[in-house]
Amino acid sequence: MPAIGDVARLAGVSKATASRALTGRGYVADETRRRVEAAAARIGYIASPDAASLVTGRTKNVGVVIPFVNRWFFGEVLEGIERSLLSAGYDLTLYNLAQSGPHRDRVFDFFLARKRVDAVIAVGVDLTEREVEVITRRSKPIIALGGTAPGAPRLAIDDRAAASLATEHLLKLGHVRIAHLAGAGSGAAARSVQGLRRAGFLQAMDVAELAPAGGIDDVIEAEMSLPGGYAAALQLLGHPGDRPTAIFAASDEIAFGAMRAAERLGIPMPTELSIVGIDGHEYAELFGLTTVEQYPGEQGRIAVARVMRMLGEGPSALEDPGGAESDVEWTPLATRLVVRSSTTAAPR
Amino acid sequence: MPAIGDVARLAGVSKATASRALTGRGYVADETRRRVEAAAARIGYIASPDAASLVTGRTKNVGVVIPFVNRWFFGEVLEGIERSLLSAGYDLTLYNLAQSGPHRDRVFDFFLARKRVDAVIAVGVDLTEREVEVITRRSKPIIALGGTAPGAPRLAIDDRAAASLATEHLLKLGHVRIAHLAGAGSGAAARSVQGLRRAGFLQAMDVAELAPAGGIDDVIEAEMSLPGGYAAALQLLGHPGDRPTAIFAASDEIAFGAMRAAERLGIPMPTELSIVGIDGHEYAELFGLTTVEQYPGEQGRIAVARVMRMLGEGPSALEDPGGAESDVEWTPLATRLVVRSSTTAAPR
DNA sequence: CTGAAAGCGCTTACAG
DNA sequence: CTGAAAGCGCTTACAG
Repeated sequence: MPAIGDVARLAGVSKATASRALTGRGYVADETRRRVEAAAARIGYIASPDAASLVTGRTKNVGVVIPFVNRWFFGEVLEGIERSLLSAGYDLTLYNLAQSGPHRDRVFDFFLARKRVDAVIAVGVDLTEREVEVITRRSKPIIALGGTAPGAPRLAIDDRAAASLATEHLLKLGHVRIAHLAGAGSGAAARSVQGLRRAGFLQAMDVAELAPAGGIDDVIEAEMSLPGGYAAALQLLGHPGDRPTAIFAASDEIAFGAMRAAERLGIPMPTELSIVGIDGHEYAELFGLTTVEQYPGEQGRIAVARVMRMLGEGPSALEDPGGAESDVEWTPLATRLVVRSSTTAAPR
Repeated sequence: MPAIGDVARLAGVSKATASRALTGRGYVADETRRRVEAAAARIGYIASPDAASLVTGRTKNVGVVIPFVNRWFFGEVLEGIERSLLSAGYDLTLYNLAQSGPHRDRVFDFFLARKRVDAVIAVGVDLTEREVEVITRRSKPIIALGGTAPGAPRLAIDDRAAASLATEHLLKLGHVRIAHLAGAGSGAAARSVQGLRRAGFLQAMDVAELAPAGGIDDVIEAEMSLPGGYAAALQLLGHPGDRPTAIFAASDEIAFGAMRAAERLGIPMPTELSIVGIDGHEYAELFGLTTVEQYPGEQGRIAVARVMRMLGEGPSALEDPGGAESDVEWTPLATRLVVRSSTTAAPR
């Protein structure tokens, strides 16, 4: 394992000069730099990141906390983040966060509190003030993507507007009995993604002077997954009362589950039941699902660009399409309504 | 940011003793240990992993290379690995590997070659000898889970046997026109997962003295995804020739795509078409898919246990259900045939 | 059982 | 533009 001393000796310079030549910090004569680089290449020298971190305080490593990796949105985001980080020369340390509890505390108090990450990207999770503070107290940037982190920059689509848009699409088609399959916890956490989507739905319905369809409650909550949507939709559609003619699902995966439930119940789609989701899941096209698309891979890339900027990394390889807006201001990420065969005019 | 010197001073001992008390290495009087621990807790001391790594050579960090995070199998494995690693006090550095090319070389030659990981778990990827050597030359353990790494321990189900089992299930039901939707690359890479499953299928057919159904080629290759299975199945089932009465899909996701294609073509299932997959995907039950289950989350756990053993970490919190077999020997991981409504007796 | 000292492999003022 | 020296925060022989 060659060390920088070996490179220096081979190039006939001091360790200090070798370091300057290799890191690009400080003045080095071109000719010297070349000699050092050649020497390093010859013996396959790679600097020890631990030693460098110890003195610079920088680890070239970003921590990503994420509640799932196996849900479409999260997987896409993670891939986008990983790709960008790698091309910026950073490592990605993954923390798969449970909703809360000791596991989660351990991640923040032990893993993240140590000096091993330069910044944290929190994906789709609502952080507590304390959790944010653990990171910022060590003056490390933290950014929330598709979730919330009090006092930290936030990157997200306008969930409320997306939900309103999806609902208005159904309204425009003449539907009046519209149900919402909301994400679990949407009632309790108003500022969460599920909560905002629910609010957007209710608002659009309110503007149209309509009451949500669907039995006991205004909305039915479902796990944000296909089985979750299936179970909830079975309950909704199997109820002998006035069946809704349209469903706005809080996510495409919930929507797929609802489609499956309708199939099972023999409800013809879209003639008797229109369904719209949010996400732009990779299966949406195949299943003909109308949805409000978002672009999680790109979102991951934007999050990394933003973090790099906060770390003072030159504009270098990464452009930041987020522009020059202040870190506390929030510009919603892109979405787009894509109409497919799962929605049609209300039956008369 | 308190350092170990602060703890030592507060506890009235030397840094050496403080270190011994906190790491648990070396003798320390019980009474002294308690004082040190109290001092550390009081000022919220957390050891710098960089400084510790520099002297011990251990980073408490494992690199995971994985080609996808957004496919069921890979996502589950990753979650299993992450959970186990975290509870062993290790970090997980994620490398999302493209199939090959400069990106992949960079991961091995730069990221993995540095001293920042203690071991590597390669998931579902076929490593070259050179790639394995980059790691082992630095005497770091490397282990392949559901892929291959020449010269390294391998953890995998018996893909060949699983495929034969699935095929035999169809044969037993009286099917004779059975097609295989193989994974892309199964023809070229015989030792890959796709290649082994294809071989298992062909072998079972051969024993039954049957030729594979399905047109031009013996098998049709599909991307290992739902859209991939859909496209391939459309091609297979839409062909005007003798339509197969059963399909063995190389993965559940391919199987789902095939089911969708059959639906679209109006082929009644399972009466005129039986479908079996491999995986035990979380949606399999919902779609009534017969499949040979495997348990990727558990596989990830086993991989971590194995790696910990190779790193000489005490049996501590993690048991290794893999038992005491030698590292080069290969004991197949668990699988189980689960019969659901997607398979039935061949139409007569 | 404990402490003083050396050293892990870098980078960074400080001189020159 | 370059080098000698100090130091980042730990752990580990080596004495005692």
